Amino acid sequence: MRKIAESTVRRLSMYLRLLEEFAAQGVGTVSSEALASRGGTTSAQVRKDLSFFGSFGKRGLGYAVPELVARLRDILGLERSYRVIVVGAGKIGTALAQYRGFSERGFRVEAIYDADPEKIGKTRDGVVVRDVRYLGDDLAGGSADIAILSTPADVAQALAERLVRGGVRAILNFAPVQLDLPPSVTVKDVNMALELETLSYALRQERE
Amino acid sequence: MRKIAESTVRRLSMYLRLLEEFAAQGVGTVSSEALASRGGTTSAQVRKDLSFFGSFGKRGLGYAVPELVARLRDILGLERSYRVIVVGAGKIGTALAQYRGFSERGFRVEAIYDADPEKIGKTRDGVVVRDVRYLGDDLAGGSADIAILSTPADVAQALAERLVRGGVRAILNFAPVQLDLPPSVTVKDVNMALELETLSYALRQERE
DNA sequence: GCCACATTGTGAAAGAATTCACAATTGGCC
DNA sequence: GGCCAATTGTGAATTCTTTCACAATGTGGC
Repeated sequence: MRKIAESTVRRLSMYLRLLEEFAAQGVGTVSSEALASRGGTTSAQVRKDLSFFGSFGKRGLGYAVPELVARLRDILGLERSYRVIVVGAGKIGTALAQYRGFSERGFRVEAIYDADPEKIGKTRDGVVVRDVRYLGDDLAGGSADIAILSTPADVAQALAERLVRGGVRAILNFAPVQLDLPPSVTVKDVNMALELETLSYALRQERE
Repeated sequence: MRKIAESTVRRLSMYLRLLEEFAAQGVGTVSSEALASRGGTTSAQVRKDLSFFGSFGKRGLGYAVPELVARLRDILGLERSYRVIVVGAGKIGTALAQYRGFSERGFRVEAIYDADPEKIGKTRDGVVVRDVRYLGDDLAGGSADIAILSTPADVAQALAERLVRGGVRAILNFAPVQLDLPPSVTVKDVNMALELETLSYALRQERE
């Protein structure tokens, strides 16, 4: 499979969400133009994105919604569920651990880790907060697939290395630090302050 | 000013964070290569990004850290502070309202709004949760600059329109829905499930 | 069966972003 | 003061992404 751009993958994920909405409304067929206008892109973009993976539509008619949902779920790797652990039981980590949007899509949060003795042992929405010292040791039945790293920046690198040694292969990194890990590990950085700064930049532009 | 790519703005924001780290360590001068290696990009990219706004470096030497910090803060519009309101006092909204990374950068959360009578009137880290019915009416001393929209998808569009009528000019949108607003409003979408799905895609690729 | 219409799939073109590569400087050393 | 080493700033080249535009279908009606 040739390399697919991240922007393309992000749009596929968006198309999937839109298609599920269409499906819930009982719509059986959808055109690239309908997907595009709902998703804020162009019909050519939709068709090009899908064409990297095959031809799923019918000319003159559009795409069969349930079929395309299934194909996209397969392409995105969502036909299976994923074991997720959250490292850092702060406000953000806790909120994410309980976020229903994850479980709805097959991302199962199986453990939360923290270093604070006050938090260890307490339950967060049915998931116990474990001592970060045992990170990697005590995941019953093997490792998690994905870790959500929501710790202070200064401990993020060391914890990320522990995660990787423990078998985690993908990390959603909320710590504002560039993680240095083997290229076999996929890291996706999320930085809320940076997002606000792009807004600040836009407002700044308006002013002049 | 010619149009600057969003990717460039995001990198500028990252450079600023790195430069502040350098400054805190007492480093007075930094090369594009040093910034690049810490930030996971290339020195040519750093220089090109900065060159859109002027030439701030000294050949043979690099960039004066405090000076470049000041320039980047100015470029990104961070020399002033911003009034922020959070709409939706769920887990994510509440966590963001209290996130220290915002206040540290001059984003001041001044109000939280929710529709739940259970939440209205309660205090979250010094900020009272207000009734969303009064959104737009009761911000003393004028409107907020930026809104963080962390509500369910089905009410997001209507609330966004209220925000815009109330004078908000930028929205950080956590609701998984494409907002349809006048182009004068800057919207930045954040979708955690989508981020996990890009990781899922990457893991899926590994498997074949 | 055939026509009119809608819509896909996709090469080619255009546009945007990144990387290359090197002349132009600057500072430091002797 | 002159030379060496380091590093910027930036056009040109390259690579990547999006858009265009149209031939190639399918569908539904009659």
